[in-house]
Amino acid sequence: MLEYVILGLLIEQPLNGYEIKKTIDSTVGLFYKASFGSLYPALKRLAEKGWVSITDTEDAKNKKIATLLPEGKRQFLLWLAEPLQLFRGEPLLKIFFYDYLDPAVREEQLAEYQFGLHSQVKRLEAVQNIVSKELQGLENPEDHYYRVSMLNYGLKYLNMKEQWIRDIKERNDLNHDNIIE
Amino acid sequence: MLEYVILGLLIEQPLNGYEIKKTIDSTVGLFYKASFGSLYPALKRLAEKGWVSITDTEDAKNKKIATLLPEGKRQFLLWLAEPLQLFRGEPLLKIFFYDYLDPAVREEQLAEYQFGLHSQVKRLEAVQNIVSKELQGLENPEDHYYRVSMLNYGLKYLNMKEQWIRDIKERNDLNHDNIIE
DNA sequence: TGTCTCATGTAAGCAGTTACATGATTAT
DNA sequence: ATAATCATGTAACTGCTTACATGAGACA
Repeated sequence: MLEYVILGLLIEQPLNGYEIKKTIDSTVGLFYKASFGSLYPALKRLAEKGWVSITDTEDAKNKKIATLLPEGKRQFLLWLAEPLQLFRGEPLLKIFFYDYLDPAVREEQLAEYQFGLHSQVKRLEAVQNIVSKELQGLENPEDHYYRVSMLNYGLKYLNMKEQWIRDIKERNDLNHDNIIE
Repeated sequence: MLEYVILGLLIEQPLNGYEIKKTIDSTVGLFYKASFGSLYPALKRLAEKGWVSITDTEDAKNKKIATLLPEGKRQFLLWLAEPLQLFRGEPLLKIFFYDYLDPAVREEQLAEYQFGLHSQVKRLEAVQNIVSKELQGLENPEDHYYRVSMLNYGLKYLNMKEQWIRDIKERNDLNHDNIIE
């Protein structure tokens, strides 16, 4: 995963390890973390595979710069075009790079993702239904307040994601009119 | 982490490994995954530490049932009372068990979590401000549509979390009036 | 002069997954 | 009978984190 994030960031411009870390933190940092302990070995692996080239710089002694090689870009685009897996932060991470993806493929993947989200919502709503009925049969429903709140959280979360995908598809997002809260 | 989730689930009733897995999937499954390959060893470790007892059942041959021991409950409550770490799914996981936590501690932890969320929102808003200004200086802002969308996603996500915490604090959540969407 | 940020890297360890292996029980 | 689900477990591996070690450059 990390390897592909690095490749994606190097499309815009060559970067050194430290800059890659900073860029990750300040962009996808909210849902993807990278530590130096995983970053530098990943860079090394990418260099060994011939996907990036790592060269010394003149401006500072112990500073190396990573440049994306054609094979690296090819591999990145292959990864990007793969269907979105519904689990983990992976979908978000890929969508971050969607400006590089062919619009037709991208539209299809988003539609599929949306469908998956929707069925998750339906499933959770069913659970919520069962739970709220069970709750009525209990003498002290307040004792399960936080458990139920987590269910509500799940639904809010999925609904927000669905809304966000809808906005994306309609390209309503570039101007931030919809962040009224 | 998994060990504490197991302990938390065993408070209500003794369960076998398979049931624990099912319970995790159907409750916190949205933001926490457990596989058998991690679950059974975790159960074993808990037994070795004397936090749960694992005994055979009569109803089925190869079926064992895990029961929470007093020390296990004590350790679980210690973990639960620790401050919420802002990263990963940990906060959500703990809040799921908040019905077991002392209300005073719980109120304090939630307030702290809320504060952390708020400063994250402020930071992201600052980034968004910078980015939208940078975007105006570019000839083709549409080429960065998805990158910007991720920023908006981040803000939507954090705002939703903030709203959810506010709802929780006001105990508005038990009846689902707020799930209009 | 000292401290902060920049900069690269290694080694030990941890928490988890994936794949495998096995077998009992239940429902059709 | 046979398929699906229930049920437990191990071993190899993966992808990461934490802690450590080192040192250059900027700035006060």
